[in-house]
Amino acid sequence: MSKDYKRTLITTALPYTNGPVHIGHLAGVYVPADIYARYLRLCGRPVTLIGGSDEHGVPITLKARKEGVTPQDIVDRYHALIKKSFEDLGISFDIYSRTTSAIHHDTASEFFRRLYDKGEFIEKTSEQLYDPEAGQFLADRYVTGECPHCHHPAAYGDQCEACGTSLAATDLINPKSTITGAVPELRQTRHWYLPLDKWEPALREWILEGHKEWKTNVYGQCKSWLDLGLQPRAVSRDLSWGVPVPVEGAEGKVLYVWFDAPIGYISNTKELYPDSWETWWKDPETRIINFIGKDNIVFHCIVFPAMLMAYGDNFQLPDNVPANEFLNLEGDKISTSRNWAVWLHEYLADFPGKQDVLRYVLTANAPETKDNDFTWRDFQARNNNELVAILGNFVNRVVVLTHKYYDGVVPAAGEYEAIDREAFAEMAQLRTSLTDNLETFHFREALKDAMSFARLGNKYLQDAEPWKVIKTDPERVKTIINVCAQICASIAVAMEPFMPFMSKKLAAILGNLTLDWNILGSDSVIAAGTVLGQPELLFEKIDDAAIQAQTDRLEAIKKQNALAAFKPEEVAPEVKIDDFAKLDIRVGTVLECTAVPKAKKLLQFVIDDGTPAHRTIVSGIAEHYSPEELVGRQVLFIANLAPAKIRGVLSQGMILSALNADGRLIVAAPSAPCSPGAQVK
RNA sequence: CGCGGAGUGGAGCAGUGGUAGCUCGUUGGGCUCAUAACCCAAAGGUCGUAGGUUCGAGUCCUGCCUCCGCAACCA
Repeated sequence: MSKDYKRTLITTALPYTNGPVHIGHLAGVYVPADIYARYLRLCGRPVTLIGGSDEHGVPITLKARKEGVTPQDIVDRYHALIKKSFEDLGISFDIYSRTTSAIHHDTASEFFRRLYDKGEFIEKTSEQLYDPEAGQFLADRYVTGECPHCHHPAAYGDQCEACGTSLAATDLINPKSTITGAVPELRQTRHWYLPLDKWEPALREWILEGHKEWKTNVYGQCKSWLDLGLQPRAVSRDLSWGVPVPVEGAEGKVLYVWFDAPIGYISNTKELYPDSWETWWKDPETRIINFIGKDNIVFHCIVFPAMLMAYGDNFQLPDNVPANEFLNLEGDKISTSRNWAVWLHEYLADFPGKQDVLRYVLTANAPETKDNDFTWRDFQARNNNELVAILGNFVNRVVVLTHKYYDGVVPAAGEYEAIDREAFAEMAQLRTSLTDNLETFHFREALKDAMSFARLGNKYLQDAEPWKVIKTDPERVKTIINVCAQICASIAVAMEPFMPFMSKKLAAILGNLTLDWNILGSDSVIAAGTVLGQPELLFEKIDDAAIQAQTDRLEAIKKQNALAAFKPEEVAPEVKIDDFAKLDIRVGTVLECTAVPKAKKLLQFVIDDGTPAHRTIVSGIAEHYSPEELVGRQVLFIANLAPAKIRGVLSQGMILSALNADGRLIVAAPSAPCSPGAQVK
């Protein structure tokens, strides 16, 4: 930190191209990285922001197989979608490339080959399960079978979820491939391993001694790994999709994705700067920052640095790895496979022109120290109560006043009074705090500081009361409006990293203001005499209907997931026919149905059971049926159940319902009308 | 006992030994330039839980509970 770097290389975790990008990716990696890059640019410091798609690995081949297309089709589709949606959100990548590019294949091959030639790898032959139908070796997770310990029938190759034991896939009884269902066979295979243990002392020194300033989650996880002792890790896989292992006799083997993907940062830099890329990786005066999510900490802090050390040739290690925690959605964790996400491309379509709102909400609620929750209500509240009410409204007040009093020309300031000097003093403090927070990756706090310019502006305007002063001291109002214009101009600068679209619009209103961090908060950000554009709303309210549409969509997905995940309960222990015969099940017709007072779940029925007396039954289905809709319908009930008092009502029997996968109770009924009292046999 | 992170007013988050803070929401008042926006004030917390260390604990130590991640190719 104290070191004076000449340039900053920022990398962002490469999104895996088996699906679109969602708000979790954005909040964790891309929005903070973009904020940081934009801030450095505003300061006039050289910076490169690197991004790209991670396009290799088993899941992509499986998805391709499932859809009957090639892996290339899959990655082409998602790479295009992801790249476009990043652009539309204003993520200012200097390059967004892909690991299927020729330059990456060359770079990754060369990287491997050099380590191979230097003797940095260990070669090991092992036995692995092979799926003869799919024609590929199986990762442990893709094998199921019976657990050798608890004999649970559906243990995974790596762990039995029933008893929690860690397993080796080869221990499973009756193993099956989850890809094709085939019985896997054991085959010998040879792979290369990077001995991480060799680099342990160097990593220990570098992280534990040299980077105590890293975030606690990052530092803690690294320390734990180092203390446990590092093991060699395989860097190759038996697979056809990926970067081929560039060694004679390694046909059918590719680089393991975690080895290949981080090299993508290097390849993409190379693609961007064919001549000068080495300056960005090998000059000690380059500062490298890796933005990632918490699941990637080990790869970026242990494995990739070990690779770079093994390679040598002055490759610089990252100076910081600001990893964020995860963002949840409406209380549940985001999941691509369960479609539980807000997809960026869908958001952009549903909320056109509102990129900054999403950027704002994701930053204000960024999971910097712990997992956080995204809710649509919060999204709406932050837009309406903060962006519209505080920021947009302040700017609008100032622009309207300037037009009203001075035909839109920013007046020159006269002598400053105490209130004016205080405003500038506060802005100077805000600027310091904001800059500090940005430098230390505290973007949530930083955004709060940036918003405080608008808060300060509202308060200043309220206290200065130009609409009153104009009647008594018109000269003084010129100074007030000038100060307000300065505050607006500072907002345009301070907010640019967070909300570039708004900032651009605001700068245009302010007479095409040039944004420069160095004059942020001063009394000369905007020159007197500048002609302002027409007042234009920077943000507009988001109404309940738009939010409702989103929550309805999520609700529908949740139901769908519950249905898809449904597994019937295990069948109860066997009974004899006599046991069944003890139950007297009958058909009845609902004559009356009312809600039981003060009970949420209970409905009270009067049932025609074929006897003149009829019978009263209480049933816990009020959350699934309204009383009216059941009147006149036939139901099945247990007629000889011992009567019981429920909420003060004597219930003479029990109405039978099916418990559906989505949690609904569905009343059972005969398939055609029956006489009340008919027995069910 | 696998490892790491997290649990703080109604909601979302700061706070790592010294008077519990911020934003939003709520309530009351004020203003009227402004998108019913803005400003002021108030209410609201036994800081997951049980012990311990200390003159003093949200903060340090130990046990337990809950959530998340890694190990195990979703940030």
